[in-house]
Amino acid sequence: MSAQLELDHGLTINDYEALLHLSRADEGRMRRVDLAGMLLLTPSGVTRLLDGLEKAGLVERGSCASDRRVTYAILTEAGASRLKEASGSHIEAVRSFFEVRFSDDELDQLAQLLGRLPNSGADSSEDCSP
Amino acid sequence: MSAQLELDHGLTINDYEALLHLSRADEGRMRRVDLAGMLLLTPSGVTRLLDGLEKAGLVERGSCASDRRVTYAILTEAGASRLKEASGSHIEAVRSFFEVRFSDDELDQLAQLLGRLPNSGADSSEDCSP
DNA sequence: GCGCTATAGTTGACTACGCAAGCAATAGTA
DNA sequence: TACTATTGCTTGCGTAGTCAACTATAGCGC
Repeated sequence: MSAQLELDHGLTINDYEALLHLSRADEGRMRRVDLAGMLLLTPSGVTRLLDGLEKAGLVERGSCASDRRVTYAILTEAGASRLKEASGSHIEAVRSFFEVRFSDDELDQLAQLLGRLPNSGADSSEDCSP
Repeated sequence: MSAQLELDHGLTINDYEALLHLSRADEGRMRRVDLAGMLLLTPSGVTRLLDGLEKAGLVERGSCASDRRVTYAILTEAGASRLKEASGSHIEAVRSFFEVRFSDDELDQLAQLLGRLPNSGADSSEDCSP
């Protein structure tokens, strides 16, 4: 499934998730640390992941006026449209994977149970301005 | 949890699983291909995994009389006792991880649902002799 | 027997991470 | 103000794994 994503759109599953989180974030940008938290990666993992996405032009870096330590990862136009392309088929793949195996009720049960595992929810992430 | 396993016993989660599968196998030995299937690794992954376990003396290699292509991975005495050491605390860790979060009924549900995912069951693996 | 294909396993090159160490910038404290 | 601790990020190095290419053996059809 993630292999399919990569073949069809040249995105690893983490590339995809990174773009997705950025697209949902305020103004399409996130601090690298926060992104690391969402992706369950270490900061160095994020640095390397974004290296690739920057080279591909899907993401660019921006700085934060009020804290010069932070660099933002910002979704570019190209990144947004690449995500859009990929999400159609990916979401469909995920959906059918589950639909084949589970009924709606069972999906609810699963979601409810698995939701109790650690790291299954989103933390609130602070904005840059104080 | 797997970090704990590694800290306490010097075994990665895959080391542990490999020893476990061997301990359950007939005469404590398995063909490398079959082990690859159980661990969801490629054959080369298994080669590298067993390299480490062999160096540590937990596993040794044996050959198959009826098919000279196959090399067995065989659990050594040291491997069996290392597994025994590790399994006590590891099983306890896993148990408590789930007990904290789920009731018995919920665990049954989870097992039933997740059991439908691919690769969640054991294939039958052929023995060497025809 | 002879070729052909499939299977078991290993190896080299590569990737994706983590960890530890380090640099800047910030925040807390005296 | 100066000193220390903390935070955000990057970099060098090590590790676990994949893939593609390879060798060796097995088994088939003829």
